[in-house]
Amino acid sequence: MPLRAVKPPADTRSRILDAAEALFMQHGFEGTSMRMITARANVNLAAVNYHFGSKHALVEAVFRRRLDPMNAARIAALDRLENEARGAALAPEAIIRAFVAPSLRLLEDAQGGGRNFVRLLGRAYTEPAREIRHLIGALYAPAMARYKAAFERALAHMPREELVWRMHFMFGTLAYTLAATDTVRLIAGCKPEDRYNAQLLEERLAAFLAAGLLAPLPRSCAIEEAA
Amino acid sequence: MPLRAVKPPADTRSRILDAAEALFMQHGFEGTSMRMITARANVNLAAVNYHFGSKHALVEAVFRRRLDPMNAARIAALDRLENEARGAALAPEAIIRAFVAPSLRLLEDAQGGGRNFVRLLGRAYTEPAREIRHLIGALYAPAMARYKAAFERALAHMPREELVWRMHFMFGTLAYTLAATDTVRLIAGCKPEDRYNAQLLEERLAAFLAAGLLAPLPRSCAIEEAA
DNA sequence: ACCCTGTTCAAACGGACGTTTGAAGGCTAT
DNA sequence: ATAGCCTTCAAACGTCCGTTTGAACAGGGT
Repeated sequence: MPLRAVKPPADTRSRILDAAEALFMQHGFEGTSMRMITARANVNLAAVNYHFGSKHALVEAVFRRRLDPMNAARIAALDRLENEARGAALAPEAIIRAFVAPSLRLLEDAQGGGRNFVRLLGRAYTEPAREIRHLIGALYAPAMARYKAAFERALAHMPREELVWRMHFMFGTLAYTLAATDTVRLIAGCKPEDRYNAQLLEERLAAFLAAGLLAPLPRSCAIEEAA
Repeated sequence: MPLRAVKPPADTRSRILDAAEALFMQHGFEGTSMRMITARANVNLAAVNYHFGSKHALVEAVFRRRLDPMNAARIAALDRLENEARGAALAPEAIIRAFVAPSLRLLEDAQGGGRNFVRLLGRAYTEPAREIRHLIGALYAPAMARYKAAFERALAHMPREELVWRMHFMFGTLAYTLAATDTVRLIAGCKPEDRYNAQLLEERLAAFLAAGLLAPLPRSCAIEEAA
């Protein structure tokens, strides 16, 4: 039975990925050095460049490892919804839940890296480094296109430009909710850390986002700009 | 008329602040070196440490310069609302607009640093560096307390915990809207850069946030966690 | 004329960074 | 055994970092 030799203690590559994920979340990309990563992963300093080629390629691998399955789950969920609907328009809130759920599911895995990752991800949308934003954008693009189309079909009456902005708002709310660790505590006053309840959070988010998405249109494009 | 000697070309301190603001926004805090800052500001490398003491103190000064007036404006706007209402409860949307407007106003100043700053600010909420998040939190605390109280009064029927989360969501939407430069373009497909129309953006944000804030409560705290 | 205070300057400090190198191990297949 | 490949390792590479230093320069008050 030599087959189970697949995972000795944990293969060097994934030990590096785990360590990098945790440290990126804690100190950011520029704030995390190769020496910190390799020390935490208990591997030699040169191992990162050997296995990944460069620090930047490691960053990319950290994102791909979890983001690709996550977006695949989003697309699968949308497929399922559309199949069940048999051509009928989808309920906006159902689309929202399909998009939000995969990221919240990662929040639940607690001590596993998923929780770290999802917070890291929430922060990545606003990264200063152009390369990283581009990477994130590229990884999101396919799922984003699908969801944009779904919303357009579900909200045929809404002006496209307004819809784009509302998707932007929804995206921001989600990203920020995932990334921010302190702010709820800041607003709430104290609230120690009862573990995130992902199910309840999904209810709250879905209610908030669905209402925002369906809000009455503002007195619109009329040029009232001239001060 | 020797009085106008007040601004020679621009005092060293504020040249540094301007350069740092622009570069922090472009490359982040860790990604911006003192040498980049002083080169752009056309001052000697040692000038930052002479005038501010350290790089971290410079970061703090960059934030304080604009954030203190901005939060003061928020509090003043709330004061005005409450005076006008003479004790009656405020409309939630009016509170939202009072909070949102001061940051959007900075978006309008275009080539001036305000636009840079507000995007920098949107990113700062999710900074990895603990010190910076604490700084931001401290600078926001007074305004935040006032607005929390105002929302509690305006929405007396809403459970406090739900309100805290909805404030969190609103805050995230605003922060993200300010910070994100590409995402709208990503969703929209192309949309080149017609200049941000801050007034229209305020309408859109206010409509979205007010609807989210007033959304029907989700089937609430019932423990449906056990999967 | 003098010193004093505030500011600018070129140069250097030690340390941390990402990456590269070449040798040493550990395997399996021959 | 031997050859080959994949992986690990300690050490060093050159570069850039934030900060410090001590001298030079300015201007006004006495």
